[in-house]
Amino acid sequence: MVLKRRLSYGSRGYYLPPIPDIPKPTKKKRTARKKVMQNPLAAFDMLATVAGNLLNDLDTDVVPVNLDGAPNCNSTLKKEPLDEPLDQLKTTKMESPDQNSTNQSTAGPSDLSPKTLTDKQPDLCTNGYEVQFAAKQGETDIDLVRSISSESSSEFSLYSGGIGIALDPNPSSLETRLTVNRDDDENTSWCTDAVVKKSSKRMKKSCVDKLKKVISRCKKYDATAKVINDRKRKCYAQQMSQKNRFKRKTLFHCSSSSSPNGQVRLCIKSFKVPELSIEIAESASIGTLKRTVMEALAAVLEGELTVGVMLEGKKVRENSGTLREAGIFCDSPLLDTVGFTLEPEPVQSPLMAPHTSSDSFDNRDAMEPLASDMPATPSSLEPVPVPVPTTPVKSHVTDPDPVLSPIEVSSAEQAVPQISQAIIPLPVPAVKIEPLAVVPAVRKTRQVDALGQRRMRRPFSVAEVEALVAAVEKLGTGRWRDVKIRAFETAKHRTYVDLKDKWKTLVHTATISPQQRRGEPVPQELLDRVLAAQSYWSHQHSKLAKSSIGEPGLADYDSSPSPVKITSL
DNA sequence: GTTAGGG
DNA sequence: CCCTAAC
Repeated sequence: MVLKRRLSYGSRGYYLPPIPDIPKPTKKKRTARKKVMQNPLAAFDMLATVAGNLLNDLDTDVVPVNLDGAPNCNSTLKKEPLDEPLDQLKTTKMESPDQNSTNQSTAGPSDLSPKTLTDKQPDLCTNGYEVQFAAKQGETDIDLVRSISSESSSEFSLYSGGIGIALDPNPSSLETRLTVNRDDDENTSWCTDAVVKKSSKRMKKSCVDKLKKVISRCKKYDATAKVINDRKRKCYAQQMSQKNRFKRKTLFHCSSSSSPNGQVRLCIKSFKVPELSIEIAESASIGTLKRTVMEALAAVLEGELTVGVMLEGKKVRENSGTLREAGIFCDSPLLDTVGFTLEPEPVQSPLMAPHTSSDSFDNRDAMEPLASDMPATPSSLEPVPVPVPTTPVKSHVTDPDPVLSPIEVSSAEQAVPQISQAIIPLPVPAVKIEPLAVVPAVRKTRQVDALGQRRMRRPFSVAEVEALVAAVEKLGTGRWRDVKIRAFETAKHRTYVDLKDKWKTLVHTATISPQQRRGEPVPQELLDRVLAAQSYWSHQHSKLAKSSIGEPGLADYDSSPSPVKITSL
C-alpha cells in the first residue's frame, strides 16, 4: 500500500491530511454492491505520514531515516547523489526515552524489539491517556487494558493496537514498518510496509469507517473546517516544493549507508496524542468504550496536527536549529529524552468550539429514547476546562477556555516521555485535563446516536406486526417513511428503516417453515397477509418499472382482502 | 433525508 | 439492527 502523501510544512510543524482520501467506488448499482476494502490502514498511514514528516523535520535538510540493513529499503534508493552534507545526523539507535522526573513513569529498557509494541501494556501519562500506536499483528482496534497502577477500577490506560508506526527496519519485526520506496513514476514516497498479515479485515474496515464517519460528522458542524482546508491548500504548494527536496534527501540518505556518521536514528514507537477526554456511562460496554475512544481519537486526528519535539521534557520550539545544536546526536545524553507529540493546531477547531451545553448526555429512559429530542450535535463536543485532575470521569465539563492553546497546554505538561517503549502507569483518574475533544459516550439510552452502542433489541410485538402489515398493505413496500408515519408515528424507537427491515424478516419468516421460525410466533394469518402484500406490491413495482408511469404509492388494496385479490392482479 | 439490500 | 450505496 503506497500512499502519496502531502508533506506539508507549517511554520511550526506539519499538517496531516485528516484522513487519506479514500476513493469511493462510483455508485452504480444498488444491489450486489461489493464493499471494496477501503484502505484499512488509513489511520495507520496517517500516523506513518506523521512519522515520515517528523523524521524529515528533525533536520530541515536531512531526512534522518536510517534504513541501513532494512530490507524494505528499495535498492532503487541507492542512486541519487548526495548534494548536501548529512553530518548533522549520526546513526544511532534511539534509546528508550528517559522518564522524566515529573513523570512517574518508569524508564523502560530500550527494547526495540517488536514485542515491545505488541505487548499490551498501559501507557501512562499524567494528563490522561496516552495512546500508543503500534501494529499488533494487524489488529486495528483499540484495546483497553487496565492500568497496572490503578487504584480504582475506573482507571484505564488505553492502548491502541493497530494504528501504529514504527521505524524499525528489523525485518523480523511484526511492526508495521515505515519505509522509503521509490517507484519510477512517483519517485520516492513514504509508504508503510504493512507487515500486518492476518488481520481482522472487518475490524480494520470498521475502524476506518468509523473514523471516516466521525470525521464526516465532525465536519458537518465544523464552521471552521473550510478555513482549515484552505490553509491546507495554501501550504500544499509549499509541500510540493518541499517534497521534492525531501525525496532527494531521502534517496540520498538511503544510499549513503556507507556513511553512518552524522546520523541519528530515532525510532518512534509511539506518539502521545493530545489528551482525550471521554464521557461514558458506567454501564457502557467495553466495546462502546473502545468505539468512543476511537471516536475521540478520530476527532483529534481530524484536525490539523503538528508534531512537537520534546527534549528533556521541554518542548523544542526552534525549528531552524540543527539536531546537534539541540543536543540530538549520537551518544548524546539527551537522546533518551527526545520525545514527540502530536499537537492540534492552535486554530480553534470545531471540536474545541466553546459551548455551554450541559446536560446533553444524561441518561434517559432506555425504553423510550427520543431520537428527535436530543440529536447529537456539535454541542456534544465540548472542550474541557483546564486542569481538573480530580474531575470524575462522568463529570461534566463546561465552559472551557476556547482560547486556550493546545500548544501551551502541551508545553505545560512537559516531562512526559513521548517516545517510549516503557509503559508508564497512568496515575491520574482516567479522564480529564484539557481534552481536545470530549466525546459523548453515553449512548446506551440513545436511540439514534451514530457510532454509539448498538440499540437495544426490541422485538416487534404481534400488534406491531399487525400494524406494519396493515400499513404496507395500504401503502405498499417502498414507502417506509409513510408507513412509519401511518402506523408508527408515535413509536419513536421504530424508524422507517426498522420497519423496512422488519418487513423483510416477515417476508422471510413467512417463507420458511414454522419450525424454523424463532421468537414470538407471528400468527400465520399475518404471515399470509405479508406474503400477499409482498406479492401484490412486487407486481406493482414491476409494472411501474416497465411503464414508468402512474403513482405506485397511491394505489393500494384493501388490507383485509384475501390473497385472492392479489392473484387477480 | 429515503430506499434498498447486504451484513 | 447496522451500514451504506444510490437516489
